[in-house]
Amino acid sequence: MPAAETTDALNQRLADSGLRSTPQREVVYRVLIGKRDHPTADEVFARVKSELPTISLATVYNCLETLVQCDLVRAVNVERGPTRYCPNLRPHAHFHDEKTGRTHDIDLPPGLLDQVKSVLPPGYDPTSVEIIFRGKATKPSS
Amino acid sequence: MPAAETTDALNQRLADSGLRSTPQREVVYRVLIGKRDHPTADEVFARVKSELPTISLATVYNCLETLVQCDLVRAVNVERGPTRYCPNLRPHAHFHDEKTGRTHDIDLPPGLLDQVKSVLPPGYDPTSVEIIFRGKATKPSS
DNA sequence: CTATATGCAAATAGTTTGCCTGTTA
DNA sequence: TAACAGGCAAACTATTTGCATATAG
Repeated sequence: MPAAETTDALNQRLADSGLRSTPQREVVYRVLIGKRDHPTADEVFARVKSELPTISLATVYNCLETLVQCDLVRAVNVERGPTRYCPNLRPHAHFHDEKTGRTHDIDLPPGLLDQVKSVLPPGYDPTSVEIIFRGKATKPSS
Repeated sequence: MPAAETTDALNQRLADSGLRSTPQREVVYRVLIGKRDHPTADEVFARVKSELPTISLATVYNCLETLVQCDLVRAVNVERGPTRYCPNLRPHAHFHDEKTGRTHDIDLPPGLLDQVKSVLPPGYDPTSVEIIFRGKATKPSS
């Protein structure tokens, strides 16, 4: 995916929400897309600084929150501790490797989320479903 | 369930893990069992204090962590913010009502968790699966 | 031009730690 | 009577806020 394309997608979403395009938002988003290892705000901050040395941590928090509002990024809390950010828009679950502390994306087959939702009694109207596995991954990485 | 019974269960688990039975651990556990509304550590602290006025917040954190280690209680992070505690040992999911901020337990049919686990590619060995729904609940409560 | 976003520093919330004292088995 | 647990205060981490300045549309 060319850089221009993801930037266009971002600008589109920002415009749709009446928000402005800024260099900070663009770089934060590109950093997330570029390395999808579920970084914390601090980690995003470190990566963005190399490209935008004057950015502040507070701005990184603001940009991340903006991206979450635009539905371009999901905030993930697999464990107590800092929130992590995930730009994967496909329906997927998370596998938290308790050995390494890393979180892997697990693609879900079509229909699985609907199947899971079907366990809800009437009166519960879900807008989202999150599935988190925890355990050991013997797979190399992701 | 009589109080003595849950205390016995607690003492059993503590003994199994080589841990001691203390009044603080008992009261923290009984408070969780008594009102299963997924309280935060602070909320547990407030409830326990009425029975054990000299308990400290640090001890409440310690007791909760102990109960989690003994598998009598699950720590739950449905949203950014304080960890919440759940003494429900049945296989269940959580429904987080975004209107009220409350979390409801949703019992799961037998086999559902295995079915969900079956989406994992080889190499992923889960010890637990967590399912979190978010949305609106029109149901009265729980 | 002006509403919105950034940068900085201080404030806050949640949790953990160190250390000394008390209690349990 | 040891090893373990509790109490207290301070430290720490993650995040939010207030406010002055800069910038995008």
